Amino acid sequence: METKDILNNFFKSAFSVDCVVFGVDENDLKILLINRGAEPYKGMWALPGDLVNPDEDLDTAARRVLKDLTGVQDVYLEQVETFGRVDRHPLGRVITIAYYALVKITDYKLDPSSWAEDAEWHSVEQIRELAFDHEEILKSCQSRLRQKLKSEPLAFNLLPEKFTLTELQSVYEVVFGEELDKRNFRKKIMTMGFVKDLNELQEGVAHRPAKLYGFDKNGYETLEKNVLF
Amino acid sequence: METKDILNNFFKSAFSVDCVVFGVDENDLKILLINRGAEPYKGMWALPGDLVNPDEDLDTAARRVLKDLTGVQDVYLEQVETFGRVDRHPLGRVITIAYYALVKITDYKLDPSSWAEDAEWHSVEQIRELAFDHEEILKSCQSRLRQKLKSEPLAFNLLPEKFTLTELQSVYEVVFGEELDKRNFRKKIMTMGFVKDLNELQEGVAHRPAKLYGFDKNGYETLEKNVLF
DNA sequence: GCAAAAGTGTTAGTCATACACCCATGT
DNA sequence: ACATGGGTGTATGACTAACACTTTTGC
Repeated sequence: METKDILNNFFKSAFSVDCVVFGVDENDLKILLINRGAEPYKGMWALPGDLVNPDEDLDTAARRVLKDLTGVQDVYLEQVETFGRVDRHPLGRVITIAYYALVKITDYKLDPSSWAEDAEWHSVEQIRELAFDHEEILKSCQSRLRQKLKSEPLAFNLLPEKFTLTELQSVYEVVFGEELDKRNFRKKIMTMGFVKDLNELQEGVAHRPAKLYGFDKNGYETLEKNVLF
Repeated sequence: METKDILNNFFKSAFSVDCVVFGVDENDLKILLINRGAEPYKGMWALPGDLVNPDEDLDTAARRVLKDLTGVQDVYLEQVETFGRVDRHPLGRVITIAYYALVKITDYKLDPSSWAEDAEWHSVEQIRELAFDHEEILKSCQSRLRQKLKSEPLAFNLLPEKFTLTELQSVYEVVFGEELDKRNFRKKIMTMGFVKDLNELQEGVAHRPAKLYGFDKNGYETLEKNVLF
């Protein structure tokens, strides 16, 4: 669709969704960015996003964007904040509803065909300038993720089905940006009861293999909210 | 403006803001509702809200709504969530950005001329049916208020400039919906350091007068976030 | 003097923190 | 045998929770 058509179809006012897709890779918090192929902000990195269709719910639009622009499906998705500065979009009045998604980066990292060609993982640490007000959106989503991770066991959405406790710890460290004590971390996780020992071991590592754990949904249901980390 | 004009001017799509205005009155959490004078949902109670003008920021629109519909000004205001179900508005596609505001109910309660005539305080407990999806919006805002009050000293926005510790405690009890221990509450408040003793006493009460306290901004700035209650 | 709310400390239990060494595997 | 990360327990201090009586005022 041409810019002019977009203007005719959607403006005076329109709304879009933008998604911050988080993945944890080793010791890095990363997000998916799209290299913009069209004006405005052509050539700059931007969050995956699109205008919401008139007959489309907001969450549905966010999932469509994820699927179409990044190939990401069936992920944890949460609405965060709506950005509506009058001048935030150079072509007219567009407010945007920001979402963040949590993906198992291992599912996507090794198979480039699984997502759109111009989507790329970037370390949050190293991101400097983004299109529109997307830096602000990123900050907001990052802050919300931190907050949520303190009160709900979302870390599983960032890990493969089977994971080691060290990997789990690393998720928390990367998101909070601080190191945690290994023994204390394990004690805490064990008392919370939302991981289960799978009685399996890592294979092919050049050191003592770690036990593998899975997410225990039952343990989760019975959790007291709001006091994990 | 006639409904037909609204349709022509704003639709295909439009966005509105809706405000949950909280006040604490004795032992009740209340909000301001407007009795709708026009279709749709004529005669039902609704949150104060309005369409956002094309040249208006979202927060600005929310403050305008507060001022025009309820007379409320200079209050704490926070964006919460955006509701966008395709069929949420009977006249077309309208998404709404929900805000909550905290007001000192004593400033407004006793002077009916200070707010719009069809605005009325209702106990949250007793609210049954609201226009549109406003019940859902209320739930969301209430939950956000609870969460925020646990990590930031917002209670002052619900109290007069000078307040007693019992009044402060009552704010927390009303918002959390549970009773708190008086001695433990006072200990906690005192260690947090965001109230200051004004060296004044209550007057005209039929019992031992309580000391009056005020909000100490300096104490607040230096507070560690995220672990108050 | 009675009613009503204000104000005040101690104790026991739980939770958070700090910290160092041996173990199992691959090369 | 060595390098690498896996796995484990204890002691101390901090915080939380439970609990009851005396004080000051108005009537």
